[in-house]
Amino acid sequence: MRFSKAFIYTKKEAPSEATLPSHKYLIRGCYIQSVGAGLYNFLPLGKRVLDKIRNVAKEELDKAGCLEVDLAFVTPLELWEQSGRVQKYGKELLKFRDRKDNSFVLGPTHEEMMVNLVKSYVNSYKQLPINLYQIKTKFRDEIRPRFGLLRGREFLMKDGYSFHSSTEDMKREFDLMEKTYSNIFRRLGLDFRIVEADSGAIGGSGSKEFMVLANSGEDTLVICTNCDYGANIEAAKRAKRKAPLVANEEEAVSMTFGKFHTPEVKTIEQLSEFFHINPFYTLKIVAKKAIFEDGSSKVVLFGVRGSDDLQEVKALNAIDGAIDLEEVSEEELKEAGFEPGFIGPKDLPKDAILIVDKELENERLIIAGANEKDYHYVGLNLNDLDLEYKDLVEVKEGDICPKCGGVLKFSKGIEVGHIFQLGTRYSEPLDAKFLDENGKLKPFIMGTYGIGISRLVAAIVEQHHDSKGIIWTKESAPFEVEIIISNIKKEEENKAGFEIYEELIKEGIEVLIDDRKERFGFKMSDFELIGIPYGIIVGKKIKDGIVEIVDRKTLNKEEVKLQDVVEKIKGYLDR
RNA sequence: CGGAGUGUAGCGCAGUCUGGUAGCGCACCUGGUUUGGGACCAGGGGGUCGAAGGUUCGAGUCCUUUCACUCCGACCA
Repeated sequence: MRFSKAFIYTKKEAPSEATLPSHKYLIRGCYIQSVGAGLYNFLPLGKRVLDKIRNVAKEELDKAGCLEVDLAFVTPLELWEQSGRVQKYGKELLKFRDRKDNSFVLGPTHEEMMVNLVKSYVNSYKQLPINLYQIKTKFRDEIRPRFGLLRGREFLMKDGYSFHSSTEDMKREFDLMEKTYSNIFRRLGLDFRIVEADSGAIGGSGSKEFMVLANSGEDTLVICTNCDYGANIEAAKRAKRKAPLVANEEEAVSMTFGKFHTPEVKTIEQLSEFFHINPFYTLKIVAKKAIFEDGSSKVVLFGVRGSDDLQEVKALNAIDGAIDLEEVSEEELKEAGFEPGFIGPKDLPKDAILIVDKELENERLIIAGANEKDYHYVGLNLNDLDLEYKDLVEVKEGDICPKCGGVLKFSKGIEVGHIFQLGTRYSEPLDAKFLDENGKLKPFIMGTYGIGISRLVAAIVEQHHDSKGIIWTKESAPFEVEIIISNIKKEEENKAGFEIYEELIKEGIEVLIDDRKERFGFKMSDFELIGIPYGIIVGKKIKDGIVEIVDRKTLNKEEVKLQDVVEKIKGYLDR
C-alpha cells in the first residue's frame, strides 16, 4: 500500500478529551474517528488492526472446533422478556419500535438469540456438544462511555456459546476455551492474567476474566505474589484474618456481655477510640437500599468487621433477587425502623434483613450497636444469634492468599475476555431442551465466552506504546513493514524503495511505502506514531548500496546491504 | 442521576468580562526555494460563532430556553 493513497492523515494534536495513550494515539494516528459519545468510526488503518485481531481469534477458535455464525443485530424484545433480562440490563438496552409498533433491542450480547437458534435445530444429545460464536457489533447504552475504545457504546465483540448434555462436558469445554483464549492473547503479544471473576448480569457460576495488565485499567485485580492466584476485587477471597496481636487483646477477650452507654459514638473510629480497642473487634453495619426486579426496594443490612470494608458486588449477590444496591439516607434508615450509628445484630426489627460476613461466624467477642440511641453491646456472642453468613469483605493489599498463604497485592487490568459456566440459566426460562440417552427431556447445560475485539485494539496500545506513539505487536500491526523513502525526488531512492516494496509483496509481507512528498523528519515521526514494527529507510546511503532497518520498539537503526534487506526482514518477522 | 466545564474553520485554541468589519496555530490549495528528524517565502480557499427566542440602531459577546459533548463521582460482563 502506498502511503499517499492510504487515507492516513496524522495529527499533531489529540482532542482535549482524550486522556489515555490509546485514545490519543489512535486518533492522532488516524486509526479511529470519534463521532459521538462512545461511538467511533474505524478508518482504513484501524480497520486493518481490527481485522488482524479478529482473524487471530477466528483461527484459534476454529482450531478448537467452534463454529462461526452471524446473528441478527436487531432482536425481538420478547426474547429478553422471556429470559427476564429486560429489568436486569435496564437502560443499557437500547429499545425501539419498528413501523408496525413491534419492540426490538439492539443486541448487547446474544444469549437469548443463540439459545433460541439452537433449540430449533437440536433435539438430541447426539447432536451435542456444540460451540457457536460470532464476531459482531454490539450496542450497550453505557451511562458514561469513556476512554475511547476501552468503553464505547458500540463495540466489536466475539461472543460464543456452548451447549452440552452434562455439566462435566461443559466444564471440559470451559477449560478448552481457557486454553484457546490464552493462545489468542499470547499470539497478540499481550501480558495478561486469568483471574476469578464475578458473574454479574450474565448469571451462572464459575467465571474467569482475562485481564491485560495496564495502569490505565478500570478493574482492580488481586494477585498473589507467591502463587498463580488472581481474582477481580469483586470476587477476590483471602485467608481469614487473624486477630491483631496488640497489647489490649486480653482486655478484649476478657470482656463479658453487657450494654454500654456510648453517647454520640456513631462511627467505627469513634467506637474503637471510646473502648480503646482495635476495630477488628467491632462489628460494622453497612445499610443499603436493595432494588428488586419488580421495581420494589428494601433497606438491607450488611455486617463486616470494623477493620474491613464491604465489597458491594458481593453484597449485591448476597441478596436474593436484588438487581442493584443504592445508598440510603439517615431519614430512610429511621423510616425503616433503624437507629443510624447504633445498628447491631441483636434486637433488630423482625423483618430486617442482615447478612454477616462469614469470617465473623463463631466470633464471640464483638462490640456492636444495640439498636438503641447511644448504646452499644460489648462481649457479644454472635453464636447466640440466628444470623445468615456470606462472603462480603473487600480484600485489601497485604491480605493473605487463600490458596498458598502468600501475600496479596493489587494490580490494574483491562478486561478483554470473560468465560462463564452458565448451566441452565438461559435454557430453562427459554425452554430449550433436548432428549438424553434415557429419553428424558433436559435443559441444555451451557457455557458462554466473550472477547472484546475492539477493546483489544486499545488494550494493545495501552500496553505497547512509548512517548512517540504506538508499538504494535507482530500479529496486531496494520502492516508488517513500512518503507520510508527519504526524498522521493531522488530517482535512486525512489527506485530502490519500490524495488524492495515489490519484493516484499512477492514474499506475502504486508508493507506500507511512504511515497509522500514530505521531509524525512516528518515521515519518521509518522512512522513512530503509527507504530509499524519495522521500518526500512531508503535514503542518502543508497548510493553505497546501503539501507537501514529501524526497529520501532527500540528505535535502533541497522545498516543493511540493499540486496540483503528482504531476507533480513523475513528473519525478523519469523518468515 | 449529582458536581464541574466546554461548544467559534477539518483539528487545537483566542476573542465573550467592557456589544461596533470573526481571528491565530496546525492541516488544505497554487507557485517557488529546501530535502536524514515535524522546513521556508509569497499568495489563496474555508465559519448559519451548537440551536431557538429575546433585548438593542447593532449580538460570537447581554438575557431566557434548549441541545450536544467532555471531565470527576455514582454506575458498568
